Amino acid sequence: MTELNSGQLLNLWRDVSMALVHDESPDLTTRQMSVLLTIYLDPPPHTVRGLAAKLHVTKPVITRALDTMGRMKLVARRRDPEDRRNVIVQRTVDGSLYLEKLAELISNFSQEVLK
Amino acid sequence: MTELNSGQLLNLWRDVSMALVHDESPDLTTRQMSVLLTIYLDPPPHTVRGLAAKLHVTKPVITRALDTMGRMKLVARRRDPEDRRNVIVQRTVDGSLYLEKLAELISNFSQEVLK
DNA sequence: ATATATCGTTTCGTATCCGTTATATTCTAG
DNA sequence: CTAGAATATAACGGATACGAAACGATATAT
Repeated sequence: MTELNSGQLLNLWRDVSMALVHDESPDLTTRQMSVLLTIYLDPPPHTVRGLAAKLHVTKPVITRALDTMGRMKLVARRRDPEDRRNVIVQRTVDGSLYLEKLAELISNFSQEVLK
Repeated sequence: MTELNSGQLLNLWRDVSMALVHDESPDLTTRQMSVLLTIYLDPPPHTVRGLAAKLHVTKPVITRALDTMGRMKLVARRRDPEDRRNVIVQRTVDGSLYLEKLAELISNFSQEVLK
């Protein structure tokens, strides 16, 4: 992957977007994708408050994103035993797999776009 | 931009997603983004039927995407004079600008991710 | 202990979106 | 010129998202 120009980058973005649309799982909103990626890329622990602050969105956005992605098994919730007001967001096997596939998708398309 | 690994690609995806969320304009759905990019990256002419076929979605999805993005001035519609059943989708200045900024966004973040 | 602050969720009203199906318009074949 | 096909859109019903505000539960401070 060397030196993708603007056109190639946009092509890449489209290819990946299209792939996400065609995937059987309902596509995540941009907000949800941001939340999911942050949970998996940034070091834990993750709280609702913390995620909302980091992503500059309101707390209900996080709660609802966790609801949706929890149903999809992409993340899990657990109460913080230290401070029971907090919710600790946890990664899951399915979530890791999902992002692994996403990375592979992007990677493959970035190769392809160069041809 | 050389050799982005999986983690870096995902970081890039998150950064751009976050930027899109924070942008004042309401964020497009993944479907809408696919449509918009196809209109600007593939050679014209573009019709509703053609876009639906190319993206493997139903025609109403395209119609509605054009409604929304038309309101946002990102695309324009015009009847095909040759065959008045067809709608020709046209690019706009605002749309070009939007994608130019998106490309720049992706490009900048791809630099940053390497640091 | 009691008031206050913090945290996550719920609720409310609004605005989309999606897929399916039905419809109006336009073209084409016979 | 009329029956049928093709095109885009509208209408319907269900699902979901959003922001703002209100709410319970828990912790903290005085």
